[in-house]
Amino acid sequence: MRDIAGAVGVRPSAIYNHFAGKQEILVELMRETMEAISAGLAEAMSQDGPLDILLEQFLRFHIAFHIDNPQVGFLSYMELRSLEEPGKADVLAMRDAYESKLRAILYEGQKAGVFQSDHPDILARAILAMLTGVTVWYRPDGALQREEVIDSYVKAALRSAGLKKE
Amino acid sequence: MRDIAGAVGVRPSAIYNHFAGKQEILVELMRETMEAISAGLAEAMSQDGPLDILLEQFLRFHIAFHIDNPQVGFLSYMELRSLEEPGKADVLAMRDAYESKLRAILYEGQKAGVFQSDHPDILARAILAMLTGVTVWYRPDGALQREEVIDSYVKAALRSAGLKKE
DNA sequence: CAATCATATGAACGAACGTTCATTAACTAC
DNA sequence: GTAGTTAATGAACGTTCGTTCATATGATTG
Repeated sequence: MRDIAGAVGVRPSAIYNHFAGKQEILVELMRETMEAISAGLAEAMSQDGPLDILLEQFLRFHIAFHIDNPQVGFLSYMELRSLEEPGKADVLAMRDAYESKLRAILYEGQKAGVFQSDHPDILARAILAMLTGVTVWYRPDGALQREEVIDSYVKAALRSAGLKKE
Repeated sequence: MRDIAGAVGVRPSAIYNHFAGKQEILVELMRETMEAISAGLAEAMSQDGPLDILLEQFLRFHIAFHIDNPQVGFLSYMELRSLEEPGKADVLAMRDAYESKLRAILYEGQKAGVFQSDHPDILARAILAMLTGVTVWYRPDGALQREEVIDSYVKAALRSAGLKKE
């Protein structure tokens, strides 16, 4: 709390005029993050279209979001164990809703024979972990260009779904 | 420290007869983990062989290790930021040595035309994140069998490397 | 047997933590 | 201009944390 106050340029006690406590800050931060990523996804994806296009849109958005918001992305994935009830259930539900979009695409794609995977559920988690993992090493001032990193990850993820590329 | 002491059935002060402090415990734990995973890998992989076989051996070992040692696996990946010098450099070097094995396979495979990936370095990180991510959801008493989880991840990772399966 | 060593203990320490609260200052509304 | 709301402050609180240390106990060694 003292660090947060310092970063905002305020004394620790002032925080309690805006938040009930530390947990509420974390919950609100993660809720807003989940809302942002869900809204971003809705905007990035066309409503219908070929499943391979939909998949690529999802993947491209997800990795771009995590490249551009590494802190919150990392936080949402790793700091879930610090979340307490109430609030934890909400955030988990939002994350599940988000991930279910990917699961649905993979499931449909498998049924249509466009993708191949024995377990779409596992594949969804595997792909998400793969993409989200970019936050642990990517730095904007690093050697690799943002776009080539995104492309590499999207390609790898598409291949992992067994996409038959033309 | 009090938790650790309690788990071992000892008072906190007794710990300091064996370790200089909290940091030393963490460093030693991670060092031993890295030694175990490196030794395990060496045992699991044949010295030579077709690159696709080597890759599969690496992948199968890595995911199996993390399924069977979820705590340390998760720790080694997520708690690196809590590591301080001295010791951090050592652990990082050991992890890099481990990961370089995968990088080497991917690089050779790309040169030989067995795999396809624009950036073997990125792909290595992507695959490792994907496999290591199993620790955040897999539970032995869950619905999914250990073996089918391993197989699914290995297949997905092999496909992500663009392996031309016969 | 005496001396040394290894290990465990309870008490205590200073620091850091999240939080509370009375007080003060600034802006808003009537 | 006065009353009421909003937000910031410093001081203090009770905990928890990692750590220290004098002391006790048991095993090992000469």
